[in-house]
Amino acid sequence: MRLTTKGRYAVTAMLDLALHSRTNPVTLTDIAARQTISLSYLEQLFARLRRADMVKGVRGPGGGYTLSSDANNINIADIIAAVDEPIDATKCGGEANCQNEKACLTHDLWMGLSAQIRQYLKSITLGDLIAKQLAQETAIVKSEEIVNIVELHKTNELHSIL
Amino acid sequence: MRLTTKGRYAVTAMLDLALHSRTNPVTLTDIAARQTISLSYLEQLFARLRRADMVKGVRGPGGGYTLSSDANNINIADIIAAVDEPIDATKCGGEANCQNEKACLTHDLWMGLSAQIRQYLKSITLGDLIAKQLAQETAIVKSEEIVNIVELHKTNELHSIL
DNA sequence: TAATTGTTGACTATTTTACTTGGTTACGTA
DNA sequence: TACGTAACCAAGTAAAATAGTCAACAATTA
Repeated sequence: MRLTTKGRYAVTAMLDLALHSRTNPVTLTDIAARQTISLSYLEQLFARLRRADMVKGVRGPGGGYTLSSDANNINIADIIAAVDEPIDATKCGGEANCQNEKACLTHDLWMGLSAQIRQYLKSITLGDLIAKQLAQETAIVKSEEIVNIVELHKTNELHSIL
Repeated sequence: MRLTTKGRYAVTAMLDLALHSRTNPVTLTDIAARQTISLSYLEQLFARLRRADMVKGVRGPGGGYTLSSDANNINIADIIAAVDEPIDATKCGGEANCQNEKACLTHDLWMGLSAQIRQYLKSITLGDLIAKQLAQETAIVKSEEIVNIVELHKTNELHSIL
């Protein structure tokens, strides 16, 4: 999991799409204008999002893009993963052929950390962000997910990281 | 908070330093060799770490670098923050002068997310990683910190994100 | 004094990011 | 059927970040 501005562009565009494609498809031209992102750059991002089957393209007049599934089923982690290159698996890419244990230690640290952050971003959906947008007030905290994360903290995940 | 390979280099180097500077300073040449990182690149990273007062340089023969404080007081978030450029605060950099609310929504999302991840990385210290290295077995889970994170999840933080 | 190591600055190469240009293809509508 | 619209696609480019090189200088120890 890598966190850069590229991923933020994608999340912003997807949120814009989720907010405006309730009835009709939304054109990239519209999104580009609203979010001040270059149209062609958006095209490249959406090519990846389409290959990841997160959006559907509709050609011709009245066309544009729609979400492939419900906003509540699209999480932030998947959006970022779709547009970001996978982070290079360091020198000892899982082959365990590194001479010194320390390199593998930080490798494990980073992989575990990524998994942790990924899990967190996976718990937030576009639907959550829309709810915030529509309600514009204190949001409903999704207690179950948080509890799950905590349990994982206490049992599995942290064991392999720390 | 930005997560790239640069930050990982820094964390790896700092962990190597923490593991080897128990008695004497450690030269960057040694770290470069062990972790297969270019010496001059390490020099640049350590220049920033020194300015952030996280390491101390000792010149001359027998010199090298040592940690400025105890490994238990150096957390991962600070290391990454020291070497990474601060992420550009988007177009509407806190000035709240953006025309459309959506841009600000994702801006808030990203800032909150960064704070969340930062808090998580702040709860892990070099000492924790050393303990793992030395014990090489199931680590002690720092329950208090985790509980704190959870409480923040439930009360303050998520409100502003979701 | 000589060797060692940090410190600094300037410079280069590679990769990623962000954007541009110029097409083609599919589709709806006049 | 012709036309406009918008997705789709393939290059290439500019700027930035990443990663690394080279060379000089400063402090310290033996």
